[in-house]
Amino acid sequence: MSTEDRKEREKEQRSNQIIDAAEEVIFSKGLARATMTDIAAQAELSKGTLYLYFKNKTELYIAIARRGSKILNKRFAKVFAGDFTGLQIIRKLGDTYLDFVKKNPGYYRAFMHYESLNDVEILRKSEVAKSCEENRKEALGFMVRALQIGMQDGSVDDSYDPRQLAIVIWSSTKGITSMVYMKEVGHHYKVLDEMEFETDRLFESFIKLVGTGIATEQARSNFLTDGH
Amino acid sequence: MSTEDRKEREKEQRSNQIIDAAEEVIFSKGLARATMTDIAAQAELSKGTLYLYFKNKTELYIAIARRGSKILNKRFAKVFAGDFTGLQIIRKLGDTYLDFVKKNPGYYRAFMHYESLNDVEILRKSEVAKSCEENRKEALGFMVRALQIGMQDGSVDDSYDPRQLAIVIWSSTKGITSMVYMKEVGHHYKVLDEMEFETDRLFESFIKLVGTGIATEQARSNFLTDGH
DNA sequence: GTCACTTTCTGACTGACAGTCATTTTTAAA
DNA sequence: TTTAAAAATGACTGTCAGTCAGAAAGTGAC
Repeated sequence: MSTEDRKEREKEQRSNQIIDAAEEVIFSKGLARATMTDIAAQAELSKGTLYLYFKNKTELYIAIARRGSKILNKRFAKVFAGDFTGLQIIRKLGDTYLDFVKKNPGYYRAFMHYESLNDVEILRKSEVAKSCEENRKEALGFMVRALQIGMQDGSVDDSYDPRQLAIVIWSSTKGITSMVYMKEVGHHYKVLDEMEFETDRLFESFIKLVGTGIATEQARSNFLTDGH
Repeated sequence: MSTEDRKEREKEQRSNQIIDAAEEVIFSKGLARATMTDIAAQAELSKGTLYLYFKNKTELYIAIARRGSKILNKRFAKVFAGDFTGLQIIRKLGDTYLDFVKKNPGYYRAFMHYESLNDVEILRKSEVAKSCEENRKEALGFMVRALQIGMQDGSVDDSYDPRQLAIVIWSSTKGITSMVYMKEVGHHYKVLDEMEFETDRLFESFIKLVGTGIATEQARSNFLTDGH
């Protein structure tokens, strides 16, 4: 049925049109100040229509997060195209993430908000949340893959469990990135004002730290047995 | 004036009574579902009174975060009492933080919310936010101090800038901790369900990673110049 | 072209809640 | 007891997310 196909496509378009409008409004005013009526006006639709495509405001915001994570994952995927060692890939994944956050603070804020949601039941029912979750899984998968490559080519210490290490690196990268984000957007975290550092150098230190930590020659890592 | 002193004390008490009630309600229902009327009822006061002590709901929640950070800082301070190397102190600071988050998820959620606030102007005016900020600064100060001790006693590589390294370690610790938090509270981050890891072991890996990264013998850290 | 039926869209309406403020109650000192 | 200041109250207001009965547009058969 060609008509049905077209309708399907049109639905998709409407949905995207609404997400476009929501980004426009939410990225500029912030989630709290952005009203559904604002978004409807921006999308040149009525408020009721928004609710035909998204169950509620939160789900619409999750749709934005999903879009962001899709874009990010595409960039991650590109990193694997080049001819690099695992360790180099890990570095490039970090660079990519950091660059994404700096250039797309709106998406980053959507990520943070998504992660802070805790009404698990509501999220379980949401299709949008489900596919957003898929993207997050994929992102972590990239990290695991990079580590496995690194362990094979000898650039990464293989005494770690790659999946566990992936989570460690991924989450600490997120910690750093969140700090960089705060510094970049002029967040209220005062410590950052006083410490006059460049965010790039901060990230550089982090990379050095992680790199030293996971690089081969595990002899290095025996200090812990004394220390604890 | 003895009367004035007493009044001062009573004000302080009321304020604490309200924060107690707010914790009770918000920790059990979550911020969004907790209404100011709920909190007032729990505090056995009227809604209006809440607004005599806190400008708005957000400021009340920040007061909770402040209380949490005060408790946490006290624990951090205790770590320095023992006779440990800098590297050991860093480890213990991490342990302390992790333990705090596990046992006080409500405070941790308040921290996260506080950090996600972005209306800088409103925060600048808030006394509560200001003192909360002081606590955060103090927390980072502990990390800086631990690193300096480590660099002096030779347990930490002194080729890093201690303040920059403090931010790196502090923020990556926060990243890890946030992951542990999600795992512990049954967050919706599906990847975590599938990866059957124990949060303690995750943290162990992180400590190993950081420890290896910052421990002395900087020869280890030269890999980057090749890798990038 | 028109009819009958379905899908999509609309915006006035509802309920819930944060925050206000005129009024009442309590306290303190004369 | 009086009076003035301080503290507390809760009915009220404005805003906004989310709903729903009905209007409009689209579809396909004849």
